[in-house]
Formats: sequence, C-alpha cells, structure tokens
Amino acid sequence: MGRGKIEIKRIDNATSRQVTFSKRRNGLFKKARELSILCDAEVGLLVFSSTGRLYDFASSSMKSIIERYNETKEDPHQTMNASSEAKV
Amino acid sequence: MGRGKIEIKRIDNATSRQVTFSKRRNGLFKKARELSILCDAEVGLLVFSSTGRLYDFASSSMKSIIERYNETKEDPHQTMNASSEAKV
DNA sequence: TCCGCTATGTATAATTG
DNA sequence: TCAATTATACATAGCGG
Repeated sequence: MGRGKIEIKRIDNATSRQVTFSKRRNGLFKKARELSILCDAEVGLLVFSSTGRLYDFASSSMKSIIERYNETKEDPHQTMNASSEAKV
Repeated sequence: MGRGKIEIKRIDNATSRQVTFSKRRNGLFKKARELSILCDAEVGLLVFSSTGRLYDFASSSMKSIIERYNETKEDPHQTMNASSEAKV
C-alpha cells in the first residue's frame, strides 16, 4: 500500500523502521478499535517497540482482558454463553 | 474499503457481524504480524468475540509479553535503553 | 527533522456461484 | 448458506515542504 511494494521482513534502516513503526502502529490500533466497536468484541493489544517502549490499546481495560485471557486459557470449556457478551 | 462505506458502530445484524468479525480479525492479525516482523517489535493481541471465543496472536509468547507489560506498567522508568532491544 | 500529501497497494464490503 | 470474487475505500510508502 503505498508508492512501492514492500517485503515483509525486518527493515534494516533504523530511521525507516521507526517511521514505519509509527505509521503502522497507528493503523493497527485504529483497526483494533474498529473491530471492537463493529463486532462488539473485547480487544487487547500490546506492542513493544524495538526501543522497548510500550504502546497498548484495550477496548475495556487491559487488566480485565488479561484476566479473562488467563481464565479462558485455564478453563478449556471457555465462556461460550451469550450472556457473557460485553455490555462494555 | 469495499464496495460501500461503513460507519464505525456496532453491527446490528448478527450474521453480518460474525462475517465482518472473521474478515477483520484475519486482517488485524496479519497486520500485527507484519508490524512485529517489519519493525522488530514485540506484539501481543488478544481478541474475544461477542460469543466469548478467544483468538490470540503473539510475536513471541503471550505469557512473556504480559509479564513484560506488567513490569513496564509497574516501573514508570520503562526500559528505554537500546540494549533491551529484542533479540527475540 | 518531522509533518503532511499523494499515488499506489491492500484489505474488505458487497456481490455472485 | 457459505466461500470465492470483484470493485472500492482505506492505509500507507515515498516524496515534498
């Protein structure tokens, strides 16, 4: 998407990598937000840049999403009942 | 992106919502993966559908990403030193 | 150097089989 | 009804201010 096609591999040039990171991070967060709204989904997104900086997005709260993740992972039965749908 | 423009709000029709969820979820995961590769970033993505099903993506392991998130949140100084760059 | 613009590629909404 | 296809809106790579 853009003037040229790019290959999916690590960008060597540090400056370009940072620029691309900023742009794509914004796009990714936007998409995550859209998905959570459009489809009434609970979305949690954690990104650490190569410089170690943290960026996060959560449709509700990251804490509750991580807890729910742990619960779901522990309980193979999952929470498939519709009553658990987010009234976020 | 598509034949018609859509508004970012909850999709009422359950069938459409599920279809859109599948498509966008795939797209979101792909983008997350691309970002992690292109920019050498650590990315964790957690999605719960409105039916309660879990979908997750992690460039390394979700467990380590969540741990790193908790550490970063607890320590406001963050890990800004370049030496912490992912040798993932 | 960073921000914003524009051309282009990609994701995806609607449609078709 | 679901999956594949197609046309279009959107995201973004490269460029200019």
